[in-house]
Amino acid sequence: MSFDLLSEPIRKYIRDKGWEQLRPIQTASIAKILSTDDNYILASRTASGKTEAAFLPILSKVDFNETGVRVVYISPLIALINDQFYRIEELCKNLDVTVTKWHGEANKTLKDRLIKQPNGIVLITPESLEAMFVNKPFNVKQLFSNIKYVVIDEIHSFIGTDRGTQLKSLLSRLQNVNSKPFNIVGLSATIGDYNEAKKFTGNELKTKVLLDRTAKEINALFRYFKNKNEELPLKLLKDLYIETKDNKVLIFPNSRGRAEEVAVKLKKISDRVKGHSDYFSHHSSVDKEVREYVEYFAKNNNRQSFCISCTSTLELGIDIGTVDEIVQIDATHSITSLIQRVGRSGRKDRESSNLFLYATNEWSLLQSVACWLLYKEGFIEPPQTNEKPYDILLHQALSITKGHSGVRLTDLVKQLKENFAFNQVEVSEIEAILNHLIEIDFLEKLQHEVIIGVEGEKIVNSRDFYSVFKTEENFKVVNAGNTIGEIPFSPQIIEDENILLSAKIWKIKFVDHKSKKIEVIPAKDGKKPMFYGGGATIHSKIREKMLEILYSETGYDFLDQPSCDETETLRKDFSVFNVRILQSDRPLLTTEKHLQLFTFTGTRINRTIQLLLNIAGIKNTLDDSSSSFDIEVPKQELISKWNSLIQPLADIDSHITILLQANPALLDFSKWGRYLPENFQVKLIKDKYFDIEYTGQLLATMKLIENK
DNA sequence: GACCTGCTGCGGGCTG
Repeated sequence: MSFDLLSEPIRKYIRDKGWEQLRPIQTASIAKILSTDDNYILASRTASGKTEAAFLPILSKVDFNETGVRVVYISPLIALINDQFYRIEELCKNLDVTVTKWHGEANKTLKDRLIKQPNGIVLITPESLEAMFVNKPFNVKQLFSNIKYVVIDEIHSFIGTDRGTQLKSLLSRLQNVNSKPFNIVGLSATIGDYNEAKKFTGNELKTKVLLDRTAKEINALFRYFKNKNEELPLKLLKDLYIETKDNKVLIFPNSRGRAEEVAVKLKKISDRVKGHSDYFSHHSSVDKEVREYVEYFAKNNNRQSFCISCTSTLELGIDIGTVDEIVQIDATHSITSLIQRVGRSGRKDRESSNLFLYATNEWSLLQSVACWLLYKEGFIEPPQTNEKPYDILLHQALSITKGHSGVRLTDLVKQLKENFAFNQVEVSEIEAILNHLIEIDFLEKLQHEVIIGVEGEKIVNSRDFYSVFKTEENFKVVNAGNTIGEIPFSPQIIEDENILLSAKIWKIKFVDHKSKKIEVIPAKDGKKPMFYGGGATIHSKIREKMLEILYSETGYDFLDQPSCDETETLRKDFSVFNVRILQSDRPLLTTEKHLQLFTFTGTRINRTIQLLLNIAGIKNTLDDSSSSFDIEVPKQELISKWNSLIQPLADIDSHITILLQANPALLDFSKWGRYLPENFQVKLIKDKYFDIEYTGQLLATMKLIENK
């Protein structure tokens, strides 16, 4: 039995806790981690004891009397480190093991103490690890040359992202520092591609997946309130108020502005009918201290009802206590996100989760139903993969050069080539990127060595160097010396305008452009703040499911009457197309002055189709929410050009080059891509912004079905 | 029709 395999202090911990039995994922991981030297991915639903599943066996197995940090825990969030610190410290209470938090807001004295006496467990962020490699490479050696295990929490948040590539590179560099190779354990509730998760260990063959598919019972209820205005309909808000007033609730309205609108308006209704006043908003623009208060309030409040209107800030791992209900307003952009959000409620055993899904337009309703059905089928969208992350390679080249205070060019090429984050990138490509860095003075060549160049110094010595993601510039919002939050500057930010922030209404009194400050006073009425952002990227499988729903006759018991009626209306609208083969048949609506093509495919493919339509001179407008194009040429022209539409795919690089020269903002998704040679920028855009291969496959078989 | 994430080192001034 797994329990007997654990060391005595850990068995005592479990006995003291009074646990009747171990969770399935814990039983499995204890048996495997203690008996093998493999890497593991532990996949099991939210609140199923994954942290313990990793640490119970690791704490039993690792000898903490040896010098050096023995276990490194990596988290995507500071807040999660602070949360896990208490849990891990408690797990260690019968052992003599130091647990140290290491991130930008962690206590420096405790960090210095660890450097003097490296031991125990360190909880760290990827950016703090990066900073140590850049500024204090001797500390990396001092601390991290005797690691036995690395635990990566919420590993799905790294998969398929630039930050994930950076983390892989840092892990690869960490292995080089170690005297013996360490093992890796990754944790997540929502993994769409296990092979991509395995790549984080650098050794896919020696990585096993332990999976507990047990799902929690979820009661889903769909509500439909059609809306054409910018603000949410009052009927929806009233319905939402009644459903949530006597519960502990999280509401996810998909944007920061709308989160504020919901919090303020529900609070107003509650004030009017003398209900509770604990309505909050929680997102990146709300001041950190205010957010922490909201989290604390939710966690330490067992009886009172409350309502938090939030964005993805409350989507990941942070335990905010018991929540009875989750409300999603309009469709999530991914199934992963839906699962994570649902996982926030009913975190105790035997409690089922309640989920309300409100929709305000027909396409959002259809997308929401599609996500729900795919979730029920056990489908999670696979991450977007990028085999050639040239931009992150460029960043890591600068990081390595700075960390070594100069390095032989041949060694730098070798280190990058052997780094498992970049193993698909050719040596000739690495050399071309490095030569370009020398040309633009980011690197300087001294005989056989390279050091950081004049232009590179500015970049490498900046506080912004350690992360691979971009951030917007914000104005601080202050009322009588208290910081309410930070919002990006927009035309709305002028004196005497009213804005919503932190679930309250404010009047702008003074805007200080120099110190980027907005002075506000309380007000009675206002508008939601404006935020800029790119569009969502929807996976093609969700769109395909939407098409399938339209051509199915199945009724769904989770829909309310208006949702049911709207679904039937959509089905009736699409019954004029004789769509038979769902993979390839696509509706083409032709009326006298209008031509509309429904592609029912993912965002990146729609972008690629739009590029091809533009190349062919077919004027069009893309609406990604309905996955459709308004075509502004006569039908005959579209039909005659249709078969040759995919021809430019053979020579797509030159077309993207022209597009990039006309519109440099195309590369805005990449923080470091702007320093790449142009042909590498084009390759990056081709891989990440468009989807050339899938578009080719789809268009080769796509059949346009006109209405009867 | 988007959301989120993190951050060094040094020196000056203040507190206990």
